[in-house]
Amino acid sequence: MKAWQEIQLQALQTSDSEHQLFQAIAALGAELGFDYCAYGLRLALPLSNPKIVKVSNYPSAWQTQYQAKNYCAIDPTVKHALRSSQPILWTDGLFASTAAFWEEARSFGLRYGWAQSMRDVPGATGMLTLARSDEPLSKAELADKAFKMAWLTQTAHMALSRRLLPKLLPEADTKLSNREIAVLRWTADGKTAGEIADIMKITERTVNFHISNAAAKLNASNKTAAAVKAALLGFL
Amino acid sequence: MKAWQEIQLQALQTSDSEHQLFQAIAALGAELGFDYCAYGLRLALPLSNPKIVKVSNYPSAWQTQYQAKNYCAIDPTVKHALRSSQPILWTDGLFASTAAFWEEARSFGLRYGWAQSMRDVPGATGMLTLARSDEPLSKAELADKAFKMAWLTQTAHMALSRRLLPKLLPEADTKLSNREIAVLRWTADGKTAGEIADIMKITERTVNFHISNAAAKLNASNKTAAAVKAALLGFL
DNA sequence: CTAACAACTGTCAACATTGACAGCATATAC
DNA sequence: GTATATGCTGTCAATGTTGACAGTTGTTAG
Repeated sequence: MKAWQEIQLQALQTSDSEHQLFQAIAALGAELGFDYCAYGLRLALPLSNPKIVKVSNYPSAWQTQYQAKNYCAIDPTVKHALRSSQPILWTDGLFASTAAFWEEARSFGLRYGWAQSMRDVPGATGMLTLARSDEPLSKAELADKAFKMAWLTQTAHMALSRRLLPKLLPEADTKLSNREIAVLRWTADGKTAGEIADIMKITERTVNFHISNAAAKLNASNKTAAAVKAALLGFL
Repeated sequence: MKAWQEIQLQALQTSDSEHQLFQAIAALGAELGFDYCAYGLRLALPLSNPKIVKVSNYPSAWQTQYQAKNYCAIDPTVKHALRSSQPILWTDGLFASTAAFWEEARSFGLRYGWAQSMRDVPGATGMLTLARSDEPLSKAELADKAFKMAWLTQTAHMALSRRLLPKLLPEADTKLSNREIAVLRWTADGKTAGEIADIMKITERTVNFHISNAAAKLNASNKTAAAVKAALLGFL
């Protein structure tokens, strides 16, 4: 099983398309005994309409359905993943309030599953799901594989989010100057331009100058949006 | 090793003091072959002066030194942890620019170490360090233990941050109403009160009313601070 | 029933922000 | 030497925010 890790790690580091990367991760999932593997990445931004990308080897009819009916919005595993990094098992209890969705998933062979989420940059949550049709997931199997699944979640998220993030959110790649960062930090803590001017011993005019430069770089329409974006992207 | 997991998980779930929790985690670290274990939690808030808590079984003289000289600010492992969840090994290269710090740590027996970080709520980063005095960390050992260490990082962070967070940041426990959340979301995206009023078909006055209520709950001095805090605490 | 809460609305004055104009100093990279 | 980036400063008018006042309506839990 050491070979598993070594060989696949190479694939993760060398492959440059998301598709190849995902294949490598799905292969690791398969070795753990899961036919299906899905990775979803949700960026917090824009807050009023967060961006989501999904990659999976689910039956394509189910992928289509899931997308069309916007199941993302009701999927209890997604809901859980956004709140906690605790792994979660597909159980009847979990899907109690979304029976139709659960039935439909099962009809596509998605019966026994496990999922875990994780974050890197503050505003990006990744979720890895491993599933299969046949064998229920016993407690013993879970205990046995928990370590590897935790590792796989981390590895998958780090590898995939690194490629997907700049694509989805070009602002994630911009660089703020030191002054811009300092001014945004104080702004994010609720200081007015006047107060920041006193703190930093510069003119109020200069404070506003830095703020508006930062906002331009971040594609933010005002200083509130700039502060939130910078904070969620980990610039502060 | 299954016993390891089961027995200790119980400890993690039942013990209610951070101290007990940390003991359980340190015990798991010891079983992995590390004499020393340290957990640090950094809240992004307040942004201009982030809060940090440390728990460790390091020699107490070193803990005192580290605190007194504010080594947190220069420690390269901390710097790495804040940017990436990738595990990191203590190497000469890593400490190249902080030789004095590295020497001092080694003089306390902290010679071979490994660290990994992780986030849950967007604004909280936890870092687990495992270290020892004697045996260098070989590649083979790392490959062998990578899974368990990844799992331990996750487990430690989830258990410890859950207790530490509300203590450090009481706002993390408040509840915002649906309207407050909706208004803050649009605010965080850079909409003005007037625009939000149009979007939500309510008066500008009402928008400002919700914003100021939310700001009061979050202990924020204006809407920018409220939006940032709410975003970093995962309320949006 | 009643208390508590969420949601909603009004006015007005002080204060803060944004955007558009224009310019200078310093350091680093080619 | 020159381009580029960063940091700094100025003015002014339009627009937005905040705080302090005071009140209505509807829902929910005890």
